[in-house]
Amino acid sequence: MKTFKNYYNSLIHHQKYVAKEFIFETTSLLFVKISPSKVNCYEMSNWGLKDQPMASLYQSHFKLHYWPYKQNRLVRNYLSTVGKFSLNWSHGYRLVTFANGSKSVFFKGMKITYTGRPKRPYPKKQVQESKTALNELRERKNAFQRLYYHRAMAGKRFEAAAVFEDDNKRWRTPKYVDVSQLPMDDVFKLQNVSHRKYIIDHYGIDAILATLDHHVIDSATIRGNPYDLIEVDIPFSNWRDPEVNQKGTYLRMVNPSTSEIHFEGVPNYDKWLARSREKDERDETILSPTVRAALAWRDNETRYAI
DNA sequence: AGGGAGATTATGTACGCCGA
DNA sequence: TCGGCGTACATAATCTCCCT
Repeated sequence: MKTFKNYYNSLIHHQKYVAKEFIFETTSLLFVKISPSKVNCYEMSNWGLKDQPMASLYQSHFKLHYWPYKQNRLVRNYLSTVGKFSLNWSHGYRLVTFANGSKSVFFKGMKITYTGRPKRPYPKKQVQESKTALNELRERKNAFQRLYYHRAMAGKRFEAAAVFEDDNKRWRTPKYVDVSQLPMDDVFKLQNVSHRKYIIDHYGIDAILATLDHHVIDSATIRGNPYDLIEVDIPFSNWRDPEVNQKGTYLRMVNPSTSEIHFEGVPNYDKWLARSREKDERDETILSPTVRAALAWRDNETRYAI
């Protein structure tokens, strides 16, 4: 397999104008000399030649003009072997990983050396974009690590507070749990739902939610029963900005027969999703920030019918 | 149209650093 | 000295999309 530099040299230094690299029976790259010192590289398939070059080759580097069509694996494999850099998506970012391990977001016309390193300087805008993207990915990872840490610690506290029936069983059910040993907010840290339930039963969901910042968005009385729609700041969420806690919307209601207070989680109100015409997007939100809309969502309706 | 390989994401372990 | 955190490295789960 010849490298970009091989093709560049063979065309520039000889009386040749075109060369073809065969990648797969339906895919090739066509190298065309368009000036005494510049070679364009086009993607070629059964459907013909792309009208825009994928890359332009120069003496010391090449420019990458677009993110290979449909993340074309064969082309990307070729680029990673021959170009010594790789292209990959991560959480919505198009990232280029260079031979020296550094990364940058992709941008049209980025210069890369034949050894697979960035030919700097890159435009300030893209440098900043890369910084932001890489930082977000790092923080996302760190947030998950914090989650695992606190989850494990809460798990240990639970184990210590619990007395188990039979330690040989794969699924151990606690015989007794001294919940008073457990801090209330472990309810947000324990992964096991049935373990969380001990804390909820002990403290009561009302008391737990009362410790959190929350406010009533809407109230309504339906058939004599009072309902509140409340928005709660969820702690320990792995939201990007620790100053901005994630919100959770709950319907608070009173069970008419037992007069127990009951909470039911509903999706947060999202204006944009609510306007969507796609059903599954509309399912991700309540259609308005009201008790009735929340009840309608629960009943899988668009309007609440008593 | 479906299978499956490769790509991406989720989940985790190990370990060292840092400040109280 | 230790709780808490960040990073590197590893593996499992899930998704995408190419190719037959």
